[in-house]
Amino acid sequence: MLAAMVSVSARPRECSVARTLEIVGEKWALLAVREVFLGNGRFDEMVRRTGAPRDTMAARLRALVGTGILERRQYSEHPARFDYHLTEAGRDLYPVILTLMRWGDKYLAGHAGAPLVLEHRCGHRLSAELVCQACGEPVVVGQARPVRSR
Amino acid sequence: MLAAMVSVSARPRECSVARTLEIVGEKWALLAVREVFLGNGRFDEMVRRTGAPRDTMAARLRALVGTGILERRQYSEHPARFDYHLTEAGRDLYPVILTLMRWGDKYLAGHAGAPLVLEHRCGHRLSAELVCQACGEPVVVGQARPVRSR
DNA sequence: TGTGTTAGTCCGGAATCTGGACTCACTGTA
DNA sequence: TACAGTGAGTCCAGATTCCGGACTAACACA
Repeated sequence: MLAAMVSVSARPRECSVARTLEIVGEKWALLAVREVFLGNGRFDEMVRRTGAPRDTMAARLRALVGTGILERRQYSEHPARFDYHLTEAGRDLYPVILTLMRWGDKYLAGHAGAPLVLEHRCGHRLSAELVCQACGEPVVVGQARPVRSR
Repeated sequence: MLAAMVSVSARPRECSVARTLEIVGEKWALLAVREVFLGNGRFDEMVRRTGAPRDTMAARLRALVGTGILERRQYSEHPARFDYHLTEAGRDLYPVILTLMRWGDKYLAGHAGAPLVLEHRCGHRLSAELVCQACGEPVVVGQARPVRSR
């Protein structure tokens, strides 16, 4: 009888972070996407450069294709061979990858420095920063508050 | 004998994305961090709002404290009670969370719209965008290329 | 014929995740 | 004094996932 009242705030939050992680949060998924960003869309190459078990990589690629993040394309007819490409949804994961990379560069790189440096087309070393699209100010914790929450 | 030559490019890439995911990529880790961002630093509340098993949440919190992302603080003496706070490294995960959220808002929200809307202090709805710190231009795939890679 | 390449599959053991019951030390209420 | 919470966990056994390595199929090249 009181279940409804008791369970107020007792159920998990509906949340875009949680939903996104359900799709790309499994082990190796984002590293597969990273490889495609770096231009390696072939199965064997992805296995080699990520270190994932072939089995797991195969499962991830199936899932990423299924959710519309990657696209599987045939690049050779006669030995039938396939590789993977980013869809628009996949390309939109770029910011996720870059922010993860930035955090790692800052906290885990050690004396050797960042393992991979990107150069922006403006000629400078790419250091990606999150800004508010409206005012252009960098987004800092505590300067944004929830308005509506379901 | 040829092992060294054969293994050229055969080993996993050194990569800040991979390193970061080793720390925050386990299931529930980023959702625990999300809760702290939203102001819920207590164990029971985190379990309720994320849906994680208590056991797993306990393990994640231990790990996040261990890697310096969260800090465990006593907030009550007599029934000894603890809650969790972000360290600087933890606060620096804000961009990661926001980009994941943005992707979910765009691709997984459906007709109901974003489950959580944030308002930036400038008064506008927060829509966070990644820009190049040097030139201020939005970062788009294909406009950055690797310079150095170990 | 024999070696190499590439995109996978198959397998059994190991590691992780899961829900649910339980604990311990209180507090606040009847 | 008894008795129902509250809050931060722990314990457990079963389910799920991950793991490395061997294997396959269909070619190309020498």
